[in-house]
Amino acid sequence: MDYQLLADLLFPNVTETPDDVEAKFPPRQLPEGAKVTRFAPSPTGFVHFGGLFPSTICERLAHQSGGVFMLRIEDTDAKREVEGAAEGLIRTLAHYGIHFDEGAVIGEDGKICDRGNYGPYCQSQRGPIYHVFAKKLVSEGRAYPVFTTQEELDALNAVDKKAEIKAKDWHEDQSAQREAMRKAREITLDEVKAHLAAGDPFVLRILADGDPEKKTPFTDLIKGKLEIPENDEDFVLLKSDGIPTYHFAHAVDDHLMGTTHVIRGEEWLPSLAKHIMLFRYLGFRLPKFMHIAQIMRLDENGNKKKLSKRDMGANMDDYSRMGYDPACVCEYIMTLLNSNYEEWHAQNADKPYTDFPFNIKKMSSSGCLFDFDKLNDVSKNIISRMSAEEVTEKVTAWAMTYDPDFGKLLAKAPAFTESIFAIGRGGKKPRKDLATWADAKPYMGFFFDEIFTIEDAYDERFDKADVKAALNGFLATYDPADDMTVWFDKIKAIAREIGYADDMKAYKANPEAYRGNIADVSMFLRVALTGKLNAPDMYAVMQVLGEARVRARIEKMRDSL
RNA sequence: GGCCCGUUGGUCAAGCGGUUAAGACACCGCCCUUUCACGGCGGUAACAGCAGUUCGAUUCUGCUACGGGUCACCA
Repeated sequence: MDYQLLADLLFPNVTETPDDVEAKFPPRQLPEGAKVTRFAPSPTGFVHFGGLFPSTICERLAHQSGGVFMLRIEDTDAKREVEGAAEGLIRTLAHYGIHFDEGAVIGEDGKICDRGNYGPYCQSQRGPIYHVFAKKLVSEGRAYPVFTTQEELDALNAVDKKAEIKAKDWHEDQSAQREAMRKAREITLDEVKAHLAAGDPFVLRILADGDPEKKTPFTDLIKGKLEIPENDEDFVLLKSDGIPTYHFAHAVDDHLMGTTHVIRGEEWLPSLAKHIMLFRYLGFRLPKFMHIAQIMRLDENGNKKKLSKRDMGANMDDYSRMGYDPACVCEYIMTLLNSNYEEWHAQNADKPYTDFPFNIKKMSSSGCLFDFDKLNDVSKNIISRMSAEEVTEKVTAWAMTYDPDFGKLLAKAPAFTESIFAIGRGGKKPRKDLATWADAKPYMGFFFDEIFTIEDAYDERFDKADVKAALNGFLATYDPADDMTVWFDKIKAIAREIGYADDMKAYKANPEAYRGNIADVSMFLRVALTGKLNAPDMYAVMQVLGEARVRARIEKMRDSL
């Protein structure tokens, strides 16, 4: 077989040589130790947690080492592509602080375009480049065309299915598909010419020379030492539309773009043998690999499953809707990424997570379960350290899109809103009421007359006359100018007047001697003012509410009894 | 089923041949407290199993079990 002739037959329009292409992608001039990484999603939908996770690692590793972080769009499967997905991906990633040095970006016109010297960064636009290397492989006898159509393939599949040959038997060499594949290798030049003359489409398959009985030692930066069985599968390099498969595009692109570290999910481990073979055939130096463990979820049987789209907590856009601040999500990701992050953060509370010395060695090799409890805890801590001004701004912004009526209420009175969020904020032991912006409304919505309602009722064991007397007593002595001590002394006095204990210790020592206690009196006021049994510090609440609202709410409650 | 990866409390995890096997979240109790939230103190709870190497295995090796992944002209 004259491979050069075959190559010319298959790729008549390819005139460039691999060297010509290489010349356009010169080695990068970067400082020692700089890492070049890339996030390479296929534009088939939204960003999900399982995608944000590795992209954070790529970003950290590149930027921490003074390297380059790229975005490559793997749009090689037109069938699965979703309109506008790439743009959405970029926006969502940016929302989570993932910014790229080069790659696909959103241009002024809102469309995807390139930034950087190693593009194009959308694989669909790199066709000619792949073909140069495909031609090279053919000319060296390491790849061959297969003219079997999809229909014929489906038919073979049906034959196997009928013969009950399952995937497990596939390697037993009994299947019709396997048989056909073996024959396809023996195609002659004349047959190729005939097919080409007839305009038949073909796929390009690699001619695998591996022996799966032989293992190649391989070191993965996360998994450690591995044994990879050699690849013996003639996998597809170019699909019949001339577009490369992931495997081929990965090898060509990561080599040309100068990727030093390939970071991807561990579901790629089984095809690593193919990639090693491709890099060898192509004469490319193998980059370093990090196969990271998948984020898991619990299925209905209590088993761990890979967190995939559709799962609760998968779609990053859902986090926005739920009101999670991106900073909190990033922080949570850091705690999952590096187990020593929390310790570092405790000592460097005011520093951004980008200051943390991220370390590959501290990464777990097994998949972890997504934990909302932990996310919420991380969120509460972060939000508790924000200023009232920042919280006001963020809650308002969130509500404007997800709860517009409430948002408008907040936007109408920003100073009032800020004074609400200032309650219990600042200081050494700040309140931790909010894990999400959506938590704000149930927490402090009662401040607004427009949505204030009485949610909790008084316990029936209390005499309505007592409640009424307490409320009236308060109204009679209330002075918003009182400091907290004077204010509380007045409430104590009211308690005494209606026969309630004004001192909890005395009450606990002898509960039968009283009809109630100071806590009960406080509760009478609290329900009248906030509509709830639980609320932030009542003195602060009254200060923020202002005298008019305080009196109006208490009077209204009194009159309703 | 073949191949590959993994397995320390409910969850995330320290540990890298000798430890009372950290810490965080969750849960429970107590304290603080006019409620809640915060904070403080304390508690329940783990090395998947079996062999082997070793004076000694959570740590090294092998097997088993369990879990995960993968086996496309998808990535």
